[in-house]
Amino acid sequence: MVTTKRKVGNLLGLAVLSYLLMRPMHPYELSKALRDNGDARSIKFNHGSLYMVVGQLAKAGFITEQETSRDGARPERTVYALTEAGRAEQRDWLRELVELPEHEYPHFVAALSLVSALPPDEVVDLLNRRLDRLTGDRRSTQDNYDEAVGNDVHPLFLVEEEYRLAMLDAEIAFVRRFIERITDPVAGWGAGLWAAFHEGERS
Amino acid sequence: MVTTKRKVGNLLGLAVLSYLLMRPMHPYELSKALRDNGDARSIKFNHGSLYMVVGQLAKAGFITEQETSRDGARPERTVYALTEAGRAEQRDWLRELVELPEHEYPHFVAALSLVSALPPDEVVDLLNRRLDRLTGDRRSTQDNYDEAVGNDVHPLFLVEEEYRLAMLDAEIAFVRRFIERITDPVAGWGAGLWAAFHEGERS
DNA sequence: GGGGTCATGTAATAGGTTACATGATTCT
DNA sequence: AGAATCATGTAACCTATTACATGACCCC
Repeated sequence: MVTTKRKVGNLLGLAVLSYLLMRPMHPYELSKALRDNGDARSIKFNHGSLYMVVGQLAKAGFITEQETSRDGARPERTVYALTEAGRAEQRDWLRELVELPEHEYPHFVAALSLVSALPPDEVVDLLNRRLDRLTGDRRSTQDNYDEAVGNDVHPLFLVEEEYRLAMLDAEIAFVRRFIERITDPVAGWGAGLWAAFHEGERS
Repeated sequence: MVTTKRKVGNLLGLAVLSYLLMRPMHPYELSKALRDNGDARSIKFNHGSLYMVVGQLAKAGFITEQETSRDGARPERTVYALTEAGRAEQRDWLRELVELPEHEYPHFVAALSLVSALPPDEVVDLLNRRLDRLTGDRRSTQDNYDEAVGNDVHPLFLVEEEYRLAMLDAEIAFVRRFIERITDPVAGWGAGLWAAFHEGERS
């Protein structure tokens, strides 16, 4: 079970399986549910991709076309239901996701790995602007969270927002510290070789 | 400059532009450089993708085929050089990356948003296993870092590893706290509705 | 001199995103 | 009645990953 490549890899697929656990649905219903429950903030969602993923899941035997109903004159809707294999796949997949950390490639890591290509004083400016954005994001995430709690949503269903907050706090602290280490007047990296290398380059 | 969709989106492209800043190179050389400098840990690297990206950069006018040399009887190598537009693109792109936080979709966030679909006692097990992996990752990242510092690599070139460490620490703390909140004997989420919902389900 | 693996790339396939289409409902 | 938006999906187009190919060099 250790990362035997899954038939369907897109995490939207896991969300679909998880929702179908409750009851059969048609794709548009899934789409709406995902959007309404705010899962689209946690799993990259895209109208087109949803239909693609549903197709993949069906081909893989995790879901089956259950009926093709027609409500009034609306276009036909194909309702899908979970199969036994689908039920097993969702359990196994979700377990794996909780258990195994994945090596990922956040954009900021890429930025950091190349940051010496910019002159240090400019980097400090950019980091300060980032800090503003980060604190803004943090605030709105927190507001969101508070509002949900106010509406009696159980914190278990908000745990991903708490995680996000924790990560934002950590990044904010890191960026502050990075700025200090560049600008420290006695041992700051910003003077010396790094600056010299970018002599007279600041556009 | 606020996210006017870039002609080339893959971050490998930024790495290529950044390396070509030093001198013209052919793709294989780039490939090797990326691998050797450990940038492949920060930017998703893939032999095939590199050639693709180089093609895209060329089509976009950011780099040009400079010469087609032949060294001994080795296959032909096409050497690429940065254009003025390419130089501008790399500066602008890297700046944007440092300044603007991106909304991303880490796997663990997806897992958390769906975790209530597993029974709480099982979640605790899985989280504990995750904790083991995380501390293992942390240790090896730290070892790596220490070794590089021992080889007199300037910390500026390791700042992305420090970021990774900070994020790992934050995640470790979060997971510990999450476990506590599930298992807390007086107000733990693990008893009550969540458990009841998964009555007799533990496989 | 045969088996790896280094060097160098191209081609086939699968995956994902954007754009297009179309009838129904609702708003003004 | 026309405009916007909901509901529902398909198709075209990019992007990215995997597989295939081939000659040199290196080791035993």
